[in-house]
Amino acid sequence: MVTLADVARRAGVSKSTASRALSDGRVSAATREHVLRIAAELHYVASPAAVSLATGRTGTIGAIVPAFDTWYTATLIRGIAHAALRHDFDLLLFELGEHGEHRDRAFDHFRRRRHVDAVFSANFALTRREVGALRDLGIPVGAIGGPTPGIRTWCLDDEAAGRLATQHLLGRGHRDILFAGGRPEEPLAMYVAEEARHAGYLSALRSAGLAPRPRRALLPTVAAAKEDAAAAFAADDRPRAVVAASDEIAMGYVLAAREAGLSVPADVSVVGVDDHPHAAAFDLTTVQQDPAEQGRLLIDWLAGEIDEPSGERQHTALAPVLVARGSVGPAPAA
Amino acid sequence: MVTLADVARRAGVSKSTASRALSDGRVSAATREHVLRIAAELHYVASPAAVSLATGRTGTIGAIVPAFDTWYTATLIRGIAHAALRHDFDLLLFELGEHGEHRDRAFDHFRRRRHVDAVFSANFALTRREVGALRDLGIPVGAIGGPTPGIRTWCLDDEAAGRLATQHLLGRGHRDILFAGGRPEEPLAMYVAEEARHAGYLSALRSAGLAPRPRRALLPTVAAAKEDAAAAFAADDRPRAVVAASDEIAMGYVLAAREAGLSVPADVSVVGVDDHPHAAAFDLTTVQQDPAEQGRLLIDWLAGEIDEPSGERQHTALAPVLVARGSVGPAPAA
DNA sequence: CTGTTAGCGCCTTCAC
DNA sequence: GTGAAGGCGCTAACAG
Repeated sequence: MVTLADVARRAGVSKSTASRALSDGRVSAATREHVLRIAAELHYVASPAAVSLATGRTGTIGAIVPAFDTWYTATLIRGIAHAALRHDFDLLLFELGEHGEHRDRAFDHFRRRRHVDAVFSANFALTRREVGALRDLGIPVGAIGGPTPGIRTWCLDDEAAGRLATQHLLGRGHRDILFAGGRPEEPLAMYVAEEARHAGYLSALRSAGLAPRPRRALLPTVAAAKEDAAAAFAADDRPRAVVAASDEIAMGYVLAAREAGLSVPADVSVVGVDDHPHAAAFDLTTVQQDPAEQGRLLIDWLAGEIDEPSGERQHTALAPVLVARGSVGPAPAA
Repeated sequence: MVTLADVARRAGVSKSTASRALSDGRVSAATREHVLRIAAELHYVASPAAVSLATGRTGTIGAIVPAFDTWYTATLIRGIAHAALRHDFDLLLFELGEHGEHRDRAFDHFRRRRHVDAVFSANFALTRREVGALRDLGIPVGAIGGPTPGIRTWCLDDEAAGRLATQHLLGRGHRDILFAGGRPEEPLAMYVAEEARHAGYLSALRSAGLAPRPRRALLPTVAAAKEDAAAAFAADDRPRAVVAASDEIAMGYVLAAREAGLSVPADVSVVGVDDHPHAAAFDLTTVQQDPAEQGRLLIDWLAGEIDEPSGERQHTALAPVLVARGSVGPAPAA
């Protein structure tokens, strides 16, 4: 393995001069160029371990995320990986496990090995204790999620998204609108997005002077939604308009409607949230968000913060955009 | 930060003794216990950078993967993250980009910073040159994918999967079976799985003395499949039985069938491959595979290989399992 | 601007 | 069984 010493010797300078030439340090232009050429010839690359030991910096960013096998998290990580690469940071992944079984371990992990220059969590609500654990790390911390005291955060303006979806149905004349989503207590009940979207739904109805239906509580999966929808459509007062907390839920409702012999949108209108890759094939009207872009914002900020901390802690709510497709029709004549 | 020196001083022993006590070294039982207690009290954790510099080991495993935002890759990574944690390895992620735009950079990246103890690629076919680049790293290398000379690999027995799916349709009396999948040339054309599944389909038909239909070539997404299926169903000799190269393709076909007024399975039978989380909601008969389990196998092997290299290079083909649901019916009377 | 000198924190011979 | 000393590769004062 070729070390700095090799480069220095071959270039006829001291290690420190070589080191300066390779980084920012003050060296004559001639020396710098010379050292750089030698280094290139020798394919020299600094040992990350040595650099880290000497500087305290690791060149990597840590991620704490729930199970990736959801469209949202996976797409977010894609954006993050891309942005990290652009800033020349490595990405270290810590997964909470399918049922959050490694959740406690995650925070301890980063506390013990201090091997990242910045950390972030994504897609689950941090407890106050966890926020404390992250802040104690003494490195920049960010999160993809709702407003969290003490941490810089980003996410879709979920309340606005719920409101937008609901208003879209109101605009087509619907007066009796159901909200589907928000899951029962369970170990991995980590999201608050569904709650916020429901709040937006309530707010839109309230402004219109309309009463909400009781919310359908369910896990945010196609399977759970389909099962729930089957029950909803079998009832006497079957819903004619549905705001789903996510596209996966919306898809479950669409599948169940068809199975019940109902037509979308003639018999039921459905709006989702996400603009999931499958949404178009379902001809689903939805409120769009772009997790990859959210990841980019996060990493860009963290990278800057590592260089010179600003101490910012505010929340950024990203504006929702409605994508109109064919799953919403006019309200049935009363 | 508490260092080994702190522990040693507090325990009244030398750094070397403390070091031995904390690792494997020969020390008296009493000393070991004492040092261990002190270390625990002080919440001592060895600096990864220092350990790495001294031993050459980094305690992390590198992953090279295509865009995660597919069910397969995301689930695989979940299994891998879990297994890595179990072996106390950190996971470093390198993403190839949505269109493979960082593909070249990936291999160079690991070559330069030698900061992982093992690497693997997943879910794309390595070129001969890339295989060489990985092997030159001088660390254990594995891959999730088809047989690759020089590398230990794992994946679903794709040919058997294609055969199994086809045989299932044959068993219900179908004689005219279409294969959908295998995409046209494009930057990210990295999978060979679809080809192997098609080979299995051909083999099953050949054994039955039947002729295949021309394959439907398309990108492996629900959207692309739905569009393709719409065309297929509009033709005069519309297919009555379809083997889809993946569940996403199968779902596209099911959605298109319904839109064309065809009933599944009365008018069309469809079999997929994967057992995607949405498959049940589509009542899709499919050939199952478990990416998370595949990831576990890979990491377990790599972890062992880091300890003591075996030099194994064979391929492991995982047996497919058919999951019968409702998307396959008997062949129409001739 | 450049070279010398110390470490960063740990492991590992080598003596004892 | 234990301690002392040296080195892993690099950066950061400190002199010159």
